[in-house]
Amino acid sequence: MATHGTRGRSGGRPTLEEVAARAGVGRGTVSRVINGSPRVSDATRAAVEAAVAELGYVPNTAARALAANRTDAIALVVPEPETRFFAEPYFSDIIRGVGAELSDTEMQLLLIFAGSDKERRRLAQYLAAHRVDGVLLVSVHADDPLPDMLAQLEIPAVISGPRSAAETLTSVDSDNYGGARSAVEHLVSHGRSRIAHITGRLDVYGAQRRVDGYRDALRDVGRPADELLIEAGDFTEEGGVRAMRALLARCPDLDAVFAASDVTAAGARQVLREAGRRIPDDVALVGYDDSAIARHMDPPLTSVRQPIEEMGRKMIDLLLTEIADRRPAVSRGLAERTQVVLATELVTRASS
Amino acid sequence: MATHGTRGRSGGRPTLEEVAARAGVGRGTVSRVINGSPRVSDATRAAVEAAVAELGYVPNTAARALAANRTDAIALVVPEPETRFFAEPYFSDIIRGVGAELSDTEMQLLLIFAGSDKERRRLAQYLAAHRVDGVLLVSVHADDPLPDMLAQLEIPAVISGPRSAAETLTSVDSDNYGGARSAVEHLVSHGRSRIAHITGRLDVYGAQRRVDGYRDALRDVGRPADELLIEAGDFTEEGGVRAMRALLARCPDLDAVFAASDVTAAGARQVLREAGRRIPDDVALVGYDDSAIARHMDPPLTSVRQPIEEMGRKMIDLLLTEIADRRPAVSRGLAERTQVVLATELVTRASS
DNA sequence: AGGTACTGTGGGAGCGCTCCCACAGGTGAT
DNA sequence: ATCACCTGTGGGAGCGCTCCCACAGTACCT
Repeated sequence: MATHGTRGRSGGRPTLEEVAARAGVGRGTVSRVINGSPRVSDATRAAVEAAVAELGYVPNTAARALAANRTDAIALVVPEPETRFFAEPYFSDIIRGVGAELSDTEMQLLLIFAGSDKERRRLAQYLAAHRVDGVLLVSVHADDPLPDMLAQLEIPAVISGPRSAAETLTSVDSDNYGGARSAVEHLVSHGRSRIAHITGRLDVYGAQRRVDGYRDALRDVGRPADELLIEAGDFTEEGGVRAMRALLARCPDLDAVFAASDVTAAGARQVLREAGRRIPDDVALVGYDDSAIARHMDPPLTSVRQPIEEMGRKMIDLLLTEIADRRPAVSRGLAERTQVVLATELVTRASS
Repeated sequence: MATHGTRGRSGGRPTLEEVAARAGVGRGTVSRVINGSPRVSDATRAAVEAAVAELGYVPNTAARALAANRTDAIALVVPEPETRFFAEPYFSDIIRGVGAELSDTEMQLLLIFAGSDKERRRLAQYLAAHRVDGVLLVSVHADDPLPDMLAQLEIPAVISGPRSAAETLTSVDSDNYGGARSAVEHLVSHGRSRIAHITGRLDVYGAQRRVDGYRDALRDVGRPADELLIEAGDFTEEGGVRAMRALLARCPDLDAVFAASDVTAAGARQVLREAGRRIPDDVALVGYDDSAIARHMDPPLTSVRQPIEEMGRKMIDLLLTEIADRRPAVSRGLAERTQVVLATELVTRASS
């Protein structure tokens, strides 16, 4: 009958109360020390810290989360199947930046895939349960309901790659327009005149911006884009293969291809090879992302580098701020939204 | 004065208590329904489910974790820098298997990198805080203290790639020995006689087993391994480059190379090319992992395929079992340990 | 009739924290 | 001396669950 209350006490992880007893202070004081409150005398602080060390005390996260109504965790939501996550180096760089920026924080990073419908339903439940303090959204399509759901739940969120020019969430992006321009300008300056473009998924805002950059660069040198030279891809290698086949059939005289991703360029390269076109002699090729694939391709691929790691860092930076000064969503208007755009860089190699 | 107790009630997520009131039952009954206990009458269950739906009730995980002393989360610990995680397709396949097996579970998967010392210290804290119910360990080196720490904390764990033949943790592995044998037997049967081996990191048990398989396969055809033909690598591309250079300098007459990973083979290929050796005409090349790199290499690379996704599934399977029948570690002896080994398959391509 | 044994249910106690009120003791102005 | 106002500190109450005891009700034996 008396054993009732001791449930789970078996292993014996020390509690705040025990630390307090050991240090000869009250529970509240230990809590203040643990959480770095300045309202503690130096002597008391030292005593508590000693007790913590002796007992090997580690705060119970669940209890803290329950009492303080926060989780000390943020989620990186990837609305794609795992396959794409690993196939595209983009994600690996984002993770690196995010990890670096998070490393001197108590925040835990969760990686959540939401590619399938089933996974998305789970995610919705997850977010509704407020299991994270904030969300990092990457690679979101224009019609994705996720951002709105986050807004409704009043969960702080930062999106990489805004859904449109009118994105309401705090966003971080690289200069897709400028990146595409620099690629095309590079090809033009190397004497190419029939420059094709294999786009990314056009429901991704960044892909649209790259098309805009492509168009404007050509227009600005007095050679408006030939629509026949634009073919929709989807960022994948297979998409590159399909698009390149279509382009070659339609415009056999093309002498350059600007692909919206390196893997797409890899697909294009394969088709060009099969068609007997030499790179760069017959057709120059430029990719996007400057991934490992670009460096290892034969010939090495000219590509637009995005400062992705830096984007990851910036996203965390903004998210943590947003979590810290969390306030009623009502008080924040469009005027106050934050949109960060980082510059790209063209890395030239043998393919162009 | 009276507002004191209402802290945090602002947003108004419904609680168990509110669901109970709405359904006209007690708190305990709602809890039973939520947790799928069979000891509830059908009528009551229906009433509670209706109330849950109407209120949009989602259980508070922190409260549950605190009360029940479990977290419903497991961690996949990667004791490597992020770079390697993304560079090696091994991890992506493990994740896929793990994710698939976890998808009809309430368990949440956390991905934790512990490449640097700093990250490892954080991880130790993390595990000490019992923030996960179980741990999946991949790519662990022989001298890693992590597994022992887990054992001491009595946290259920499954390791992929046992540290040694005497591994005490539950483990899942592919047949490294058999995989290496099949690669070498293939090369022998295609008339190669001077077969070199670039090993993986030899502090990884699987890498040792591959060397064993290589040695035994040669011995069994009456041609014991020439130690000069064995060069240590580290699973990386740079390691492959270094090792291949050394081998070429030492044994210019080699006519085949078996590399312990596809990326290592890629490094070797590069050196062989530079040295003017044709693949497979002059030197046959076989890799390990059957990754995308193998398929895209020029020429396509013969490689040993491991059922990695299946390994991921199996690991989760074992881990969930272990969590479910968690019992004092004392009661479990060596005799009871589980070691699963899955078969490999040689995928032959143009490089051999 | 009484006993035994189930099934289903309500609700107290407790998980380990944070928050905040209360208050002791010091300091300086009036 | 009195008041106001600091700084540090202790500890009650409460976060939203799960666990388990208690007990009513029913069923089936003796």
